[in-house]
Amino acid sequence: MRISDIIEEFIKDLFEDTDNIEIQRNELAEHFNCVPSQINYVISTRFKPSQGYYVESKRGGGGYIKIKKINTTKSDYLMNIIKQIGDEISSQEVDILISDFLTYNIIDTKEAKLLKVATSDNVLALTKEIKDKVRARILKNMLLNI
Amino acid sequence: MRISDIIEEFIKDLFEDTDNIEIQRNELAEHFNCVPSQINYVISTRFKPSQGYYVESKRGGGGYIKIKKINTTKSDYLMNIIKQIGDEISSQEVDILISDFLTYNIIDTKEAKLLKVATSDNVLALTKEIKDKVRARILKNMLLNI
DNA sequence: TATATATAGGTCAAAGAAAGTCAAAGTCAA
DNA sequence: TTGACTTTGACTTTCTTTGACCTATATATA
Repeated sequence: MRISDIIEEFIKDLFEDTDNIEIQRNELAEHFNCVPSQINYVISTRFKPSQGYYVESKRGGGGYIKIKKINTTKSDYLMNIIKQIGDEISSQEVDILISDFLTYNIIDTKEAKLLKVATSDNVLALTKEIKDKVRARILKNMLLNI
Repeated sequence: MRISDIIEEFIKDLFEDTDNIEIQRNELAEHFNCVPSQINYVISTRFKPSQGYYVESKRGGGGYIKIKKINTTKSDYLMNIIKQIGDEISSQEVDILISDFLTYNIIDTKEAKLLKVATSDNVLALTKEIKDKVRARILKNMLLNI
């Protein structure tokens, strides 16, 4: 089996319970007894954006290579949630959803803040009868655009 | 982790509830067991004006390094707009604002979409009397969180 | 008052630590 | 046996750490 395939598998295993990993190029190369540039080869052929990965690195002392897995099921997941949200939703329910989204990296903290603000009781300041309805519409439509 | 990153974080923590901090170069260096010039390195790479900081220092007895967090033009700009938005705003007016924000790179297209969606007539679907009021509240509060 | 001394911070370049690039050489299946 | 993919390594670029030497300010002393 090719060394590139072994390294690829090794890196993919690191994603077991996270979407963000960090590696040291030289360390990895040493671990697999290959030249450091082999790591670049693996990354550039197996972790391309078109394959759902985002790579970021820094040189110099304490340098690193960070690889982020782009959640492809993200839109599927969101679609399901959107379908499940009925005609009304309370502020508490929104909070729970947002915290779930954050946990599963469906949205980032910035988006979370915007969702929260746009659906909060204080901001809407509407009567009980319509508040939860407006909130549901805002939430679902915002999620559609994330 | 790099010592520079640790020092950067330490300094940023000092800003927790103020925009003006003061440090002693030698004291800090001793605290982190590094040479004093490392502090200069951190300041010159992480606290540049382009990163929103203004630095001022004094040598000699009672010397110091003061770092001031500058309100970026972005938040100043947004603050001004927010102040100008009254109790109500129409959908057309929001459109104009959003396109201005995009022109001046105050927000990105993703944020623009969220703003637009959360304040659109269709999504709010409220009576004429309250629609523009709710829209103004949502818009202002979202802008505060961008 | 003039001078010396102690106390701070500033500068800059060399050394060190990582990662990136690119092309030559090797492998292997069609 | 050729073309696509992989391996290798020399060279490059970027960022960080370190230390020797410099400059400015305050304070004590003659």
